[in-house]
Amino acid sequence: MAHVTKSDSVAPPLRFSIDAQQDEARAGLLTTRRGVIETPVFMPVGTAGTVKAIRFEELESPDLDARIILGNTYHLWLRPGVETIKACGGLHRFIGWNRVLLTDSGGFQVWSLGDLRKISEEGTAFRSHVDGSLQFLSPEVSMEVQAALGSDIVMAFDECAPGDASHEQTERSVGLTARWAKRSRVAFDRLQIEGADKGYQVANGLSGSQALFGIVQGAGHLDLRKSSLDQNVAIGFDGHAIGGLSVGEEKSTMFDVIGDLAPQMPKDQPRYLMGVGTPEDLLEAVACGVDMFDCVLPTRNGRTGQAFSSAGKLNIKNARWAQDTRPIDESCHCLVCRRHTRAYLRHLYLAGEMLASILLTHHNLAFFLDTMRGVRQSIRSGDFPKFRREFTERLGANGE
RNA sequence: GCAGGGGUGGUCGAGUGGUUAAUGGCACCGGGCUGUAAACCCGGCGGGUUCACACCCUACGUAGGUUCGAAUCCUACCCCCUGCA
Repeated sequence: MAHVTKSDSVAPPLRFSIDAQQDEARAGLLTTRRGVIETPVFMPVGTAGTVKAIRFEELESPDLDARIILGNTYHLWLRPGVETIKACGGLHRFIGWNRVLLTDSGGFQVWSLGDLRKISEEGTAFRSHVDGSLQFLSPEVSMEVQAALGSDIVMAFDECAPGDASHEQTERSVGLTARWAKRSRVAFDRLQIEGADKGYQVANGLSGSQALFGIVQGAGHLDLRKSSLDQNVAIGFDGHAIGGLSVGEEKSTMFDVIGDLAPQMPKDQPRYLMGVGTPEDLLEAVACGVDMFDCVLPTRNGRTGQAFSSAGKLNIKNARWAQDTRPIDESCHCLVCRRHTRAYLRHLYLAGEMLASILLTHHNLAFFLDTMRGVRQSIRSGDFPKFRREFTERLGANGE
């Protein structure tokens, strides 16, 4: 008798439950085939198969305890290429990370690569930033690559309109994104049936297949945002992302969109705000009901000399820290703050030592992840507004 | 001692009569960074006054000189490098 029962075949790729809610803010559990993630969650960005300047052991360590990280379709597709990653057993095995992976679709590169790309209905032609060769990425290609990568959460291939896009321009872009979303869904489902997913793993009572998230676009136009959301909900996804923010628009526009859109998104599915943001941004978005975040700020800024702290941002390059024996953040318990002074970190940075990047990245990630721990705890205990208020008040302290 | 080369702003190094406060690099100082073309990018960098436009000082080893004008030419001196004694 066939082993696959009806209940097996309808087992979902993901499960999401909300354990606590305070106003719009939610604390929940996202169960994936590779692990359980407490939300709201911050996901460090690991574009090219590495969260830059930090080892996987440290990401897994109690000091950071990152449950999920990102990878990028566009970058990994260009280098090392799909064949290599397939041959090495998928992205998890290739990079040596057994926890949850989410891959971005390459859609963001459609926007960020500017002159190096050309968009058509079919997809996007890219001039590779690696070797200048012409490459073509489409919803189908993106889904194929992400299946080969075997990430646990796959993002639909979208097009991000510029932050200040007009209504007409945005409407076109949202239309294209919707058609690409549908094609992503179709290609994704076919690939799952074909077994193309290199990360397939049955666990936690789930189907074992990848999950697919749709992306809402629409720039700063609330009506188009809503229409984009409706179209994605109609197509059906395992989670919904808000894309196209923090791409040059006013911050007030960003929060108008989040505040309006997030509460309208399906309540029983994870809501993911892509590419955001600063610690303050995260708290505000959580207050609007967002569950997942990713951002390059902690890692990139770590490499460029900026440390985040509970007392505000701190530029480690500044001469004022030359002989300062305090840690970056006096109320941080991360390994870097327990061991090293601002004076030493500044010295490392000015000397061009790679350890500066490593230590600042570690601290920044610790700060972001720890902040989210505090957020989750405060939502569960019903103290989120207080947590947020106190957190925000302390951020001014460095502005001496 | 003789011959040759050379002494430029924190540093290395361009510049050999006319927008030269003096190209560049580095160092230094400051800023930026939001689904990573990013261990990157941008700005400042002799001193003083000014919100600013602007103005005034001081500067190319030292001291003189030539010239309308000198980092650039001449003289003397000091110092460094190379070769020969």
